[in-house]
Amino acid sequence: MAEKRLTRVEAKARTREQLLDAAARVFAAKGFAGASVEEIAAEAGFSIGALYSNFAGKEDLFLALMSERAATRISDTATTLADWHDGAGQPWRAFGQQMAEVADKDMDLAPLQAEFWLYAIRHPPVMATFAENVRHRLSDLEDVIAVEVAREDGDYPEDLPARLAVVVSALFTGMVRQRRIDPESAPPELYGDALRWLFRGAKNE
Amino acid sequence: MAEKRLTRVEAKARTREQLLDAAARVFAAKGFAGASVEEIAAEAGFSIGALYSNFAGKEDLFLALMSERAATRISDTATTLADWHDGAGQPWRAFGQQMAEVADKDMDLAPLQAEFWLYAIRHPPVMATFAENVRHRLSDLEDVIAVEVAREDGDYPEDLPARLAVVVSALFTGMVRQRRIDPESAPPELYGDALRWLFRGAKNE
DNA sequence: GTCTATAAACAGATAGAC
DNA sequence: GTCTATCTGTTTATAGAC
Repeated sequence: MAEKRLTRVEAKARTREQLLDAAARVFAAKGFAGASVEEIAAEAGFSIGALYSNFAGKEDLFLALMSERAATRISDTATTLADWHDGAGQPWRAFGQQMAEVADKDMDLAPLQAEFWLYAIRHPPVMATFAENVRHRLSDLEDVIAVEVAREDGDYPEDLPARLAVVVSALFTGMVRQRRIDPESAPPELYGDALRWLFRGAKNE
Repeated sequence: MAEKRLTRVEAKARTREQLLDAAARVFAAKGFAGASVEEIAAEAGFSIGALYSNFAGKEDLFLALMSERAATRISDTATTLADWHDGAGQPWRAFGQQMAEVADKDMDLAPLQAEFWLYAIRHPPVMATFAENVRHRLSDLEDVIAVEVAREDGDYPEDLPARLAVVVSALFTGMVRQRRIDPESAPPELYGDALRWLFRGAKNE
């Protein structure tokens, strides 16, 4: 791959991104309070000075990570969702499998989001923007669910997709958590089975 | 209430309990790495010395809290579960309501358990005992679910209650999390509705 | 823009008094 | 058994060199 000559602003932007990558890894591994700016800078291959030249401090770096990267992951997930129900036979099974695979592939994501959640609980003003992020993700999920629900069941309460989106999201979060505690108790098929039960049970009630 | 004269060992045990209570509050509020032993001791009304006389250090205090208090909460929950399905009309609704109420009542519990989970992920040997705790809770839940499933449906796969227990537990954890982000999106009724969908959908499949 | 060196504050843990 | 005083290492953040 050809190395490109970078302008001054591009170089700085690249440093910033590398620091954010490193921060994601270190915050996931050590937590917000447990991570040190020195370790993050070193993980990125820079010194403390470079970090402070790009961010106001540890808190600013963490918050930048929360708003910039959490959002990215979320739209990835949304794309995955949109793809899924092409499969003819067992849509839930395939969907559940994908959910589990995504979680297994990026092992940093769940601890990092737990850190975000804890930080937001402890800093109420931050929770407002965090909640807005989550509402966006739930809205994407709701759209996908609305299509699926309408497909099999012409008549349903108008708020059912929104409510199902919350439940599916909560279920997914909890399953990922449980899979880290005891993988055998939360096999990939169980994700799909749970979804199938949920949608079957919500139908025509 | 009459003050009782305490023996030496009773006094020490009392100090220990007060330190554990304080630790639960401070660890929930600040996290493991963010909390200081000085603040925990002060919150309990003691000095640093008293803390070190009862625990080997911050880590030991945290682990004691994890094994002693997490277990207590769990058996409380199990008792709550056992009570629930006496109500004739809407068992799921009542159960969901109770789940939400318990979570709302003790606001420290969810952040503290998140701290335990993160700590266990970062200290694999600890995860083994944490997982054992969780398996116990799931086993209790499974027993309750098995009774309920058998009530309506004579013939079901033998592993269904165990699988449902994992799903219900994951759902509950995720809903509590979501309720802290955006309470309106996770009203108490939704807990019960989700359970009803789940059990309806798992029936006779 | 990034690096090195350093300042200033703080934390976990210990020692000895009571 | 608990408290006060202190030691030691680490942390965030800054200042000035390049």
